[in-house]
Amino acid sequence: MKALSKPKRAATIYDVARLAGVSIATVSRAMRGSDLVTAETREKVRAAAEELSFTPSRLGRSLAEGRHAANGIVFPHLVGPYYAEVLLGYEEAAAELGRSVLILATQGRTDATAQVLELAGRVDGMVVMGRTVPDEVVVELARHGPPLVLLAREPVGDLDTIRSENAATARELAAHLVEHGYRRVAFLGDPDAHPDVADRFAGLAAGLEAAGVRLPPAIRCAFDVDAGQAAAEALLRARRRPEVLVCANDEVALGVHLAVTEAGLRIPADLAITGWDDVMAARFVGLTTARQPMRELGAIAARWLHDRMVKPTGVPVRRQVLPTQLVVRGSCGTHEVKAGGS
Amino acid sequence: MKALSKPKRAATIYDVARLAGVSIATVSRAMRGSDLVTAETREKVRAAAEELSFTPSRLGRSLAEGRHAANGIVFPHLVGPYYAEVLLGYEEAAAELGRSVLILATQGRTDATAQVLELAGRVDGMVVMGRTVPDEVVVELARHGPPLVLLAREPVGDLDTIRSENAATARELAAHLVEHGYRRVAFLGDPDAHPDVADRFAGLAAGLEAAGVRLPPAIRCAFDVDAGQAAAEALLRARRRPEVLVCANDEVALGVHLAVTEAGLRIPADLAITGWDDVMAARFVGLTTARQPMRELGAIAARWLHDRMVKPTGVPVRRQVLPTQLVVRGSCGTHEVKAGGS
DNA sequence: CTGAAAGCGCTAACAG
DNA sequence: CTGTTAGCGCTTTCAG
Repeated sequence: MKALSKPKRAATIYDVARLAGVSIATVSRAMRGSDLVTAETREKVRAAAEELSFTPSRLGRSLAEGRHAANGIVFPHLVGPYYAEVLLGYEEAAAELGRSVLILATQGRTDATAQVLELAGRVDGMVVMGRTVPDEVVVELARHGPPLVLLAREPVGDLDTIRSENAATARELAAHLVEHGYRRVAFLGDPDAHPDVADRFAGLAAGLEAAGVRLPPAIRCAFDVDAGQAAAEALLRARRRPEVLVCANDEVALGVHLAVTEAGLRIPADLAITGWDDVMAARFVGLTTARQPMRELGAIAARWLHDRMVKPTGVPVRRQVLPTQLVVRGSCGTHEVKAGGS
Repeated sequence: MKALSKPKRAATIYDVARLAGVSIATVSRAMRGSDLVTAETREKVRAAAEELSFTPSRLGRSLAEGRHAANGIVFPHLVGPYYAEVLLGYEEAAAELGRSVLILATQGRTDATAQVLELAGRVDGMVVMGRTVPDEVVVELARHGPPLVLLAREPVGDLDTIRSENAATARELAAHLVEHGYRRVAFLGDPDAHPDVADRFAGLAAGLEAAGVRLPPAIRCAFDVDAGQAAAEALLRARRRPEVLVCANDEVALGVHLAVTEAGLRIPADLAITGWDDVMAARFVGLTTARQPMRELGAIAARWLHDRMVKPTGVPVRRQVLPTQLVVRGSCGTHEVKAGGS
């Protein structure tokens, strides 16, 4: 528990210059390995810097260079594996490009816009996810802020946008469910809460309709296990329950799983369910779901952003929709041949 | 796809001052709601700022104020629910305190130290987790860098340190396993990789020893499902396998679960297992584990850090070990009364 | 209440 | 190769 004493004030480039007997310009050059400095001078400077344990001020440097060397990313929430994975991909790619990462979770805070604007002032570029801020703010940001990349949301203006596929896979899921013979299908989740969910709902409805099955309005529900569980409990008390419940994501589906199991019913016999995301728990409960490349979403966003920052102009608008893979397990019904799974 | 035109250069305080016909000092005051400005002047400034869509430069301001208004946090990795939860708690608390957060995952990168130092230059305070950087670096940082809080690692010097309990709960687990009648216990995970794991291993060993059971050396294994699965597959091929496998965390345990199940064996009959962290999947596979307050770890770290930044001196050294709760489910053996679980 | 001016710490011309 | 000198954009005395 030895005390760690602090010096009164951090050394500046002036202190080093004085101690080394050179000008601040030389110190600046030496510190950044410019080759316009003699080996001898460089060594003098190094020694002085060492002596004073000098670390260049990031603020001074950034102000002079006119750049932050940092990227931002705006999440709606941070709960659950989805965001963690996206962040992982983003951080990794950004770090490789030598940039620091600032993170913001709006969490439905009322001052989300202000926070995002604040973030915009701290970075050279940022990615904005889902429904974190209204479109107007995105437009405003695009006009006056640093380069932007949109992630998991509808494009706005001519901004680069990276998403993963939803509708087509949802149709595929619909077809699969119809093949199982289900006619009473319900969707659990809030399409208004997230663009991805809206697409899943729409795709499911379209797919079912193509088979002559009508999808009733979505049963609204938040994005977590508890919400799914509560919603399912209510549903199980109803007279006429659906045969299969398509959930907005895995966490909701897992909540349903809990409710069904605790009610002494079986999946898929009494109620079939499907999720979305293929989180770790999904494979363990045999949940039919869809796997999207979450890490890659983050990584691509980071790289695109980098391109925009390096060459703010000239790069054509980029839009990409990464493919999503349906993962069929046991929760949606019994299959002759055990498909997918690991 | 309307083009969003950018102005050549962002407006500065000088532009606003000129347009409003006042000095930059007045603009500065007006922008920050100082009461040394007439309502009339304030309005003139507001209008000019609006007109130019002026946003004060964070860099200029920070340099002048001598502070970043940002916090950092250093993670070893970002994979898995544990880090996501800690981050969640941290971000939330930091945001409430009006601070931006910078995140860094060292991921075993070779330049981890350099990255951490770089981060230190961008924040007014930061938390350092687990084995991200060597102790010397922590000491160096404590001496010359911004305020520090240590999270999930051994204390260093007189730095505030927040952790969760490991050893005592591991002893408790040991006692429970002994009660089940197990004598052949093995530990799967690398105690050298993380202070928490070292404590769990030590606690388990101590607890077993107290009951006259000897714990063999840990079976080293990385922290993820795949590593756990691979290790378990090897173990299952061995002549004489343990009765119970205590895993460093849930992900490793889930990997073991997979291996055991795929080998056609049953848990706990053929091999009992336990994990640590109580991740979402754990409850679904009935994994006996230990629950630690991950979000709270992050939140407390953020708050302590804030105290240090506000009052760099005078606050006594704080050390806290948050309690961990053993969650007994079915994977460690059969219980008369179904305990815990949700 | 408002303005002038001195920094904050560093980079980058521009001269030598 | 090295030093001088402007800034970068804002806050903050210090005068008025």
